[in-house]
Amino acid sequence: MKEQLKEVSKNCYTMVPKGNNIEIRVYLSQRLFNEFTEDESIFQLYNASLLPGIVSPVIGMPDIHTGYGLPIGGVMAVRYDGGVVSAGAVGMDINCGVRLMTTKISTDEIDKEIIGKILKEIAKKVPAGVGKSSEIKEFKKPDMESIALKGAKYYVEKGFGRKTDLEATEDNGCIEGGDISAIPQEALNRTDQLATIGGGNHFLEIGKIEKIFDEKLASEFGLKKKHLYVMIHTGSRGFGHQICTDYTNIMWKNSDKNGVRPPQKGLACAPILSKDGQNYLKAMACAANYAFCNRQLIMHIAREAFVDVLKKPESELGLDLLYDVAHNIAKIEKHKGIKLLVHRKGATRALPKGHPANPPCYSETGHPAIIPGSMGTASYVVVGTDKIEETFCSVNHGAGRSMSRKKARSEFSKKDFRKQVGNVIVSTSNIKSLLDEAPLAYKDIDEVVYTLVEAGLTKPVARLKPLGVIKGEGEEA
DNA sequence: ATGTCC
Repeated sequence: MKEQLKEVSKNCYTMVPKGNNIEIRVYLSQRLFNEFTEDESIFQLYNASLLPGIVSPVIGMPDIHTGYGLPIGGVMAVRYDGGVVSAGAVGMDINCGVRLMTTKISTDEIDKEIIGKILKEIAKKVPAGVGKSSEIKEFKKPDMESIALKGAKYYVEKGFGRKTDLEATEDNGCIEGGDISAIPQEALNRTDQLATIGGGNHFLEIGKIEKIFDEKLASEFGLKKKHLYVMIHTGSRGFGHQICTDYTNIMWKNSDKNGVRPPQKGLACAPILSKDGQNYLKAMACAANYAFCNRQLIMHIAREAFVDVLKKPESELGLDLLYDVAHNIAKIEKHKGIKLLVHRKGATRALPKGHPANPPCYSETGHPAIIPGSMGTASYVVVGTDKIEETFCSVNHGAGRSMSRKKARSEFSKKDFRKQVGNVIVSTSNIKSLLDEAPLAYKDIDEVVYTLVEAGLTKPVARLKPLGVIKGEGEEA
């Protein structure tokens, strides 16, 4: 399908399939287009365009790659009235997202050994890796009703954080409408993973702010060159995964009853206003709020570790939450004057300045969109420009894989891995289990970020360079 | 991404 894509403006490729007025659009630089082999992902965008109530265009971000149903790096907007919601188009890891903390700690006053110590201290309390559950009793059997209704606020009120953290979290850390009666039993059995990182590309990272692109925005965000930052990338763990699995099954089974015919199971869906649709949104809100709590708790534990190791009060260290933003979620939003449900799967919301849904502290700047790169390379903070409405206010969510996990594991040796991550401290000695996370298994983060910058959609604020990272062990073979 | 096939 790649041959059918035509570049209509800088880095913006589109096609409008016959018999369907919905535009398929993907943002790629010249280099990313030349290297593009993910034909299947374009076909997935096309399949999504066939669903009822879709609003043109269906969009692929520069980090697009084939997923289950909708590709990762996909944006699918649907009319709230008459449209459908698809669990697969939100993704398995509901409210997978990133939070970024700034600090008052300059890298001049800290050495590698200290960073290793802090990471070790955090790792003692925050398990990482597939299947890991919390070892802290309080988090093993959480009050799901409170989490569903209050989100991150529930734990902030219990002392795990500051009130100001909520103002710096998307939707104040709470998606409304959470209702535990909509959670299937199987998922209710998987709520013991709060304060855990998980596997795959999830991580906790300490790094330094390497480069500032926009002095004014950076200073408003409190991003100072050479200062340390802490980034947390994780989601709703097995809980969200189970909700996606269960509702995909429910929606698929009830396709005829609900009068929808998704082209494949990964796009199983139900009318937004149907019982199945509403129940999914209630359960999705619960998983999203669980993920906000997960990142809130990990952040709190990280703050404690900094205080313990550096023996300074928290106020002296900063450790302020810059922002927490989801990149796997469906949200009710108004675009072009229409009430829509915007599915972002591996895509980050980036509201421009002046947008009413911005948190008050970012109304004059637009909120920071946090784009994590692969381990060992770099991450970015960007903001959406006044053109960002073109993508329903969405940007990419990371570098995007350039190689399957399987291929990366067969391609790279432990030595290759060490070389690729360079000086970055890695929490585990089991490097073999991290080969699929090697930097070269991902696209070039600079290229991916600049694709949208050149398209006029984003403005880079800062480039962040990792110094040390906690990663969960994955598969070895 | 994921108790990577209860």
